[in-house]
Amino acid sequence: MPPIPSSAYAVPVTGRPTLNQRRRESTRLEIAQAAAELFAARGAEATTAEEIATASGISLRTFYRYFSEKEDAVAPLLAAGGERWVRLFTESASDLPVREALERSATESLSPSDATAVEALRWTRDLLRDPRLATVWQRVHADSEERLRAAIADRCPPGTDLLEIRLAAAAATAAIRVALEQWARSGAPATGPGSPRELGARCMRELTAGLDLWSRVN
Amino acid sequence: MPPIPSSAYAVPVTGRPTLNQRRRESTRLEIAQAAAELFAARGAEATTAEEIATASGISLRTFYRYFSEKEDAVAPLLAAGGERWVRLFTESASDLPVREALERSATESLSPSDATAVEALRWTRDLLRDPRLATVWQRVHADSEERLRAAIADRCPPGTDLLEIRLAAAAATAAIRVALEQWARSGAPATGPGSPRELGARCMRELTAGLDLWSRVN
DNA sequence: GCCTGAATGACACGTCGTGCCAAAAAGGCT
DNA sequence: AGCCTTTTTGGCACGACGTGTCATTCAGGC
Repeated sequence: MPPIPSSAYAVPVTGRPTLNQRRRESTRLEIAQAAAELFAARGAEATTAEEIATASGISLRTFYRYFSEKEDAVAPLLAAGGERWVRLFTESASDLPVREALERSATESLSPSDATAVEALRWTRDLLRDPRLATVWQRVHADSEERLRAAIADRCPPGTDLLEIRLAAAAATAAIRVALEQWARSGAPATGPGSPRELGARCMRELTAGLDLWSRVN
Repeated sequence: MPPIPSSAYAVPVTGRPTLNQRRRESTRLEIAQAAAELFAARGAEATTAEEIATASGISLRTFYRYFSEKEDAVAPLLAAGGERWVRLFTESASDLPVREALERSATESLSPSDATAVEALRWTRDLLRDPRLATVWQRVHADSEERLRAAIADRCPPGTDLLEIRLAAAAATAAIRVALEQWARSGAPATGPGSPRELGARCMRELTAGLDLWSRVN
C-alpha cells in the first residue's frame, strides 16, 4: 500500500515562498540573463539552447525544465514590469476608482526604482528588435492582461459585466504596450522626457479620457 | 553577364493579382482548411506537419514553402476577418471621422456575408481552445493592428501624433479581439444576440465613448 | 517545337523538445 | 551524527521540426 505522500518539505507556514522555490526563481533569472546577452549579441535564431545552458552552468535537459521553449528564456525580463504593475494595482487603496488605481500603479511600475528594473527596460529595448522574440513579447502581454483582468474583477462588485472588465484590462494593457514599443523604437533614455513613465502616463490618460483620443486622431 | 531578370510572367497590367498568385492563394487556403480540420480533431500538438501536407496533397517540403511554422497553417482563417476590416475601413467615405469609420467597418466586417466568413468564425471558436494556437491568434492580431495603424495614418493629416495613432489602432484591435474571445467562450451563434457583430459593436462603442467604460468597471 | 523562370519533390542535416532512468543534492527525522 | 524521503539534475535516445541544396516538373513566351 503506497504511503500517503505527506510532503517532506514543510508547508509554507508563512505566506513566503519556500527556500526551494526561491532558489528556483534565482536560477530562472540567471538563465534569463545569460539568454538575453546571447540573444542581444547574435540574435535568437543563431543561438542554440545548448549555448544558453552552458552559459548558465546547467545541462540542456535542465534548461528545458525551466523554460518550455528556447525563446521563453527571456520572458522573466520582459514580464517583470507587468507583474509589478498588477501587484501595485492590487495593493492600491481600495477606495480609489479603478481608473485612478490603474493609472497610478501603471505610472509607478514604469518608474524604475532599483537597478534591476532599469536593466529590464534596457533588455526590453534590445530584445524587441529580434522578430523571433516578438512572440514572447505578445505572450507576456496576454498573460499580463489576464492577471490584470482577474485583479480588476476582484475590485469590482459581483454583478459587474465581465465583458466590460475584459475590455478594460485589454485596453489598459494595450496602452502600456504601445508606450513601451514607442519608447523602444525611439532613442529616449529610461528616465526623463520620452521615458516609458511619461509615455505610459500619456497613453493611459488619453485612453481613459476617451473622447480626447478619438477627436485627436481626426 | 547575367541576363536582366525580366520575368517571363506578364506584369499585372491591371491591378488584379497574377494567375500564379491566385493559384498560390488558393492552395494556401486549401492547406489552411486541412490543417484546421486536423487541429480541431486531434489538437495541434498531436498533428504532424507531414499529416497536414499529405491531407493537402503536397509534399512536406512544399508545405514549408507556404507556411514557416506548422501552427501558422491556420493563420489565413484567423486573419480573414481582420483583413476585411482594414479593407472596409480604407474604402469607407473619407469625410467620415476616424471613430465613425472604425466602428462601422468593424461592425460590417463582423457581419458574415458569405458562407466562407461564417466558416472562418466557426473555425476561430474551435481553434481558440488549443493553447498551441494562441500564439498564432496573437500574431494575427499584431499584424492586423499594424495594418490598421497604417490605414489610420493614411486618413490623418500629416502632423498627427504617431503615438495617438498607434494607441487608436491598438485599442480598436483589442476591442474586437475581446469581443471575439468572449463570443468564442460563450455558446452564442454567429448571428443574432451574443454574436460577434453585437459584441464587437458594444466594445467599440464603449471604448470610443471612453468615460462610460471606466465609470462602469467601478 | 524550344527556352526560361517558377513551383515542386526528395534527401540530408542540425536543432528542438521530451520520455525515461539513474545519480546527486537538499530538507526532515531520530 | 546517520538515515530516509523528496526533489533536482544530467545523460541518453528518439521523433519531430524547419532549412539548404539539387534535380525534376510545370507553365508561359518565342
